[in-house]
Amino acid sequence: MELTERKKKVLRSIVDLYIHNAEPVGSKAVAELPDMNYSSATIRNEMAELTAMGYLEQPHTSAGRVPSAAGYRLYVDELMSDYRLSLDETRSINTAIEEKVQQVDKLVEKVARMVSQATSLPAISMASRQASVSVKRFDLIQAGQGSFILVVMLSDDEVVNKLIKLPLDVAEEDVKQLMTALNAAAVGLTAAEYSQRLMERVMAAAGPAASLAPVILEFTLQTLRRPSGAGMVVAGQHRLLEQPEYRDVDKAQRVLTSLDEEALSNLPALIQNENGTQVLVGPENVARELKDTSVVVTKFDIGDGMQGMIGVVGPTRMDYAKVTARLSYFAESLSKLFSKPEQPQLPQPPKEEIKEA
Amino acid sequence: MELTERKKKVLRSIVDLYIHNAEPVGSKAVAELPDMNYSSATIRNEMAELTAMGYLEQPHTSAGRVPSAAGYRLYVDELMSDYRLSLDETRSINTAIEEKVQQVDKLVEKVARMVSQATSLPAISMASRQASVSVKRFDLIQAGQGSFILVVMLSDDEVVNKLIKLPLDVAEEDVKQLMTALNAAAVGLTAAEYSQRLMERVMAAAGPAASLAPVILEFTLQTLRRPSGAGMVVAGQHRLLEQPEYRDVDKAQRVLTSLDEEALSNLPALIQNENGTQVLVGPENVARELKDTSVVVTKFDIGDGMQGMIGVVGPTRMDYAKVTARLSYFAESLSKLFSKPEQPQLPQPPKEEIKEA
DNA sequence: TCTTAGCACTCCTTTCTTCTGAGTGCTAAC
DNA sequence: GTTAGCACTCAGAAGAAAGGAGTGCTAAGA
Repeated sequence: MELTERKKKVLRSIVDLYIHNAEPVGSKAVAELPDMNYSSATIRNEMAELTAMGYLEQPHTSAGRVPSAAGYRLYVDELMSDYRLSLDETRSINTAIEEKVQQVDKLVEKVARMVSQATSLPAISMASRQASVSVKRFDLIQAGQGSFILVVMLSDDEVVNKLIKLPLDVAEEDVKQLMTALNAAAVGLTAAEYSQRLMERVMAAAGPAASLAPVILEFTLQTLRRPSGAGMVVAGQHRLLEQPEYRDVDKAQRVLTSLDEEALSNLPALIQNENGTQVLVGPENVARELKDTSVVVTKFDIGDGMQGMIGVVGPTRMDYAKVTARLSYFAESLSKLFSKPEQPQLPQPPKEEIKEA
Repeated sequence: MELTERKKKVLRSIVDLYIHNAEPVGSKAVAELPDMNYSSATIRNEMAELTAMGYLEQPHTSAGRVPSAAGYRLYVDELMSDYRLSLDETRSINTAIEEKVQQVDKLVEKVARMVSQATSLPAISMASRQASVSVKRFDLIQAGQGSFILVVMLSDDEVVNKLIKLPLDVAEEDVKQLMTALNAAAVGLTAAEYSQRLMERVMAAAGPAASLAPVILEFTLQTLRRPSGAGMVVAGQHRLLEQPEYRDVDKAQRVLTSLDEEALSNLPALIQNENGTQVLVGPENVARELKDTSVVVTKFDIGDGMQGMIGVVGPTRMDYAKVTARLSYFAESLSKLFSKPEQPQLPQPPKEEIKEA
């Protein structure tokens, strides 16, 4: 059986209708569409064949048709018409991004919230540090008796710090010696290259303040190992309950629970090599618990070896065109935001104001 | 009408039963309780009076009784028996806390997850910086051409940093001068005390690197103003759906949505002056949307002016005894954890190991 | 005076039945 | 190749009946 143009048109119409009404689509509804110049009987025949071909399913004999996973797949890959974001939409996404992204460490969470709001679906977001990240420099600030601030700058320009309190009294030159040792031995190493050997080397060269070294190295290793940001963040879970397919609490619970348990944690690996926006329809999904849901994800660049990922989770019947459009736009805007050299984005008091005060 | 001992006993039994079965309690069920030496008819009379007094409610004529908000209130305040944590419970809470709390900035989120898991309910958690917090010291590390790491240590010992990139070439002594100016002028000031005057003063004394000052001060002010941590975090939302009262998706959605929208954001203010664990039963609640749910919250100390808050949200029919017990234990353990001077909690490689390697 | 057995009554819940109508597949005519 | 017509299917709504948990009240017993 061949997938004629007319069949495709019928299929597209059915998916479109189903996406918007969440109810099985009958031949009559399709036949009545403005640009469908065939009778319901003709459509019926086409639908029967589309069903035989596996693109449609019938909940029961006397119901209309519903797209199958294969149907959605075809729809996403070939049939769906581009959704053009309205000016309002782009504008609201832009202001959302510009208003909210000021603190980089909260970025991931905020992005998730924004995406969820923009799509009316639960959203996921994460930023991952690449395995190639290493330490660019160590600094240790002595901040009082037995109190030290460790500042580690990574090769991706993220800066992390840790307050270390140890009942330890070291002179300034001891701190310097330790730093020299650290910066000599441990800079440029990726997590994989940390070893006991390194520890030994640092300990040997560190001098009087050596007892700080294990704490510092352990912290650094942990930092390098863990993905930056808060790992994966999920936001707007409650929006799942707006979807008619999740009026069934058990279904909803299964999905929400698996989201909470990071069922999607292998998503990044999966999409690593893909480019652009990815759509995972139901059964194609990473986690078995999500086989009745679809996931749409896309990546964005944070610059310098950092990558971000945003996505949404929703019923297989989701408005793929709209969701992918919004998601892609989000990703582009974020990438753009990060590609500009970081401005002092803060409302910098202009000089005049200062003179006035 | 007087609230006799027997009435209290009946009320307690009813609340206990209702908490565990989530179904209206009939006189027979109460009468059959082991230490209830009265017939169902007697209980029936008591129940009728408890209803008249407002402690019980009747969903409909031929149903059993359900506690009213006033009934829960009385139960929580006077009737419920202490729940003794089992050794297993305390142990699992302890290991959870010790394993997970290593990174202070992720603390809030992790605590929320732990609490949610320990109580099988959605949990909230937040840490707030007191208004009295000020800056203890500024440090600026020059990290390459036009690249500076600002490190700000607050009076509550939290350390925050920011990478500043400005096309600016300054000598080391210029940085020193700026830091001297900052540490002279802006240390010890609370957010409220920041002013244009301060800015002027710093600018005047800052020397060649003065153009960094506005960025630094703006960032500092923002830091002082915002509550530390991620504001309020909600975790384990999906657990709400386990509760039979939220089989109704609309109900569940209302609650989850309001949680997401920080309907509880004025909780901290509300409990500020209270001590110990607080129970807010249904209508007593902060947010109108939560009038059918109860909130149990408690505070813990992070030390040095920081306070944490943890709580759970659940149906008015929740196991108050168990929940408050676990929550209190959590709070205590966390307070204890923070009151000890910070140990290098990290699995410090003992010296022998190093020699072996 | 307090307690309890007994009983009529209420009304929610469950189960069964019937009915309705949307949608189908097939056939025959255009 | 397309379409009108028609018998057929079947989920879901609507209605009716039965079941049963629980009540309030009364009157008898301790």
